[in-house]
Amino acid sequence: MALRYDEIVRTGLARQVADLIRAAIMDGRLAIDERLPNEEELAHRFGISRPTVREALKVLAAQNLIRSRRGPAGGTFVTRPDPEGVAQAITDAATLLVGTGSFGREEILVARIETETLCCRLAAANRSAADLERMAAEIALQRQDGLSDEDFCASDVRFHRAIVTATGNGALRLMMHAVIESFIPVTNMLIHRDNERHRAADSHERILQAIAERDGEGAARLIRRHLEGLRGVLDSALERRAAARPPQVSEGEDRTSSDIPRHDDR
Amino acid sequence: MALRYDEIVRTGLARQVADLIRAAIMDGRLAIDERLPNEEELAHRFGISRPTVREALKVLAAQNLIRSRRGPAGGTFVTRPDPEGVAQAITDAATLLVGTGSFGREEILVARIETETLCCRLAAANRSAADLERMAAEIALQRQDGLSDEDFCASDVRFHRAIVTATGNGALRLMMHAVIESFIPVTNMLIHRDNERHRAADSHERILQAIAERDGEGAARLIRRHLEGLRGVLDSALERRAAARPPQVSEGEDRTSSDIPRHDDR
DNA sequence: GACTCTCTATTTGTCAAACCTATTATTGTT
DNA sequence: AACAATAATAGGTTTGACAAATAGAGAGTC
Repeated sequence: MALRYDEIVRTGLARQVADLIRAAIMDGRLAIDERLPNEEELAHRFGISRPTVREALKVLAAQNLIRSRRGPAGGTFVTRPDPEGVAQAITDAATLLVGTGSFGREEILVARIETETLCCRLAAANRSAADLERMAAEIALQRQDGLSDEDFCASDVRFHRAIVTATGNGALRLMMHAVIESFIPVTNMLIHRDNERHRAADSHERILQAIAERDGEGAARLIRRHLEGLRGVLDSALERRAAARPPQVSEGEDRTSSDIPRHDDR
Repeated sequence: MALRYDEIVRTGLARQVADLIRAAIMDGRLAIDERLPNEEELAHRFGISRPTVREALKVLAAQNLIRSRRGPAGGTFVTRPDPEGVAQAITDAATLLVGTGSFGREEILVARIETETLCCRLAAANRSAADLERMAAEIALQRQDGLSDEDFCASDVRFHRAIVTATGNGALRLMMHAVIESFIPVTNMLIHRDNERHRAADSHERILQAIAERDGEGAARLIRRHLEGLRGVLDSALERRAAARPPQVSEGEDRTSSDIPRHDDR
């Protein structure tokens, strides 16, 4: 008999338990909204302690696979995965990637241009009246004076999201969520200083018009031009910025003392 | 002085701690590869106990934000987010959504058609010789006789992934990962019964040819036809299936006893 | 002197047993 | 019948301890 030397497990118990339960959920052995045994029972069944079970459950809860409630009739339940939550998680992850500079500006810009162009075509074909209203409302907001940079950027995000929603395709929307939420801020942070805003709002207006008229090709052409216009502005803005302040390393002030918030000492 | 009545916190301590640390990582107050204080120290600083700190850290570890090592020079470190890991997480989440029927067949199919068409155009423009080789290798594999359904499907996935990779756009690749990995299996499970395979391989061959010749429009047209052909096959397959076995509710056998694997009782 | 081995200190991983707190079903009272 | 007190349940947290892994220092050997 061949003795296998790879049987011993080096991963943590909590990790293993989490993986087991996740697998059970993923392939349907645990149905949606099904109640898992309580923590003590789980600990006993797996032959581990309750804190370890809890670590495992926390991991799964962090991935939105389960939820817990206290009290009788409480317990741990398998959650129905909702597109919104998943989209949010994807966005967070993508934002982090973008933040660390995993992608180049050009990559992000090309991805935006191509995917949003596509969405415009589909949106023109499938948009509802409500979609048009939502987009028009954002444009009106963007035309207001005295809007803060953050508010303008947020409205911009919502406008582009509205286009995606107007495609009427949930699967596409899930993917695009990440693009819109995490790619736009990067491209927009430096832009819209002052009167770039009006040009952006005008572009949005024309795009809306084309989508309203069910002119998919026109809308696609317009948003492509809109985003490619961004590229020029972005490049020059970055150059200006680089010239203005030479490479600096963020001068960590009192980092070690303030990086973790301090509670009272009980 | 206005007393605020919404100050009391109803969320768990572990959750709060996780959120605080995540926020610190996200906006850069905790640098990549920086070492956090050890668990005891964290517990003391936050004014909570170590198991609670550990639950919080597990949550963050589940999101690939931190990693932990034992021993001296060990501890908890902020991880550099890697696109591969994020892509995998996105894929898992998307797979779950698809599995629960959150999206319709038509939605998924349209999303695939549109996004992959786009990728073909970009791939034709940017593909390298290595990309072409990878695609050719998969086609050769798909032409082999005696390939299992799983193996054929896996090769199909790799082929479509190769197209995405050939775009040379990492950001786009991240998004498409979810589409390819989680949308393809759904559309393919029922297909490729017997000799559909040859038609698929032929389609792949023509697409490769077009991409090799830098004919973006041609490649786009071909993959669109390829995927739209799938729609017909899929619809008829599903109808056949529905007719063959009437609505059944999966006859849970001994679910309650086997849903959670049982360890020995120590 | 250079190398290898062992030992130790540090840090995460796991455990046990208790207590706290939120939630709900039940019971009792009006 | 409606409402309020109460008990039971199950997750949330704490305390304190021990186990396991590992980097690095120090002892021993060639």
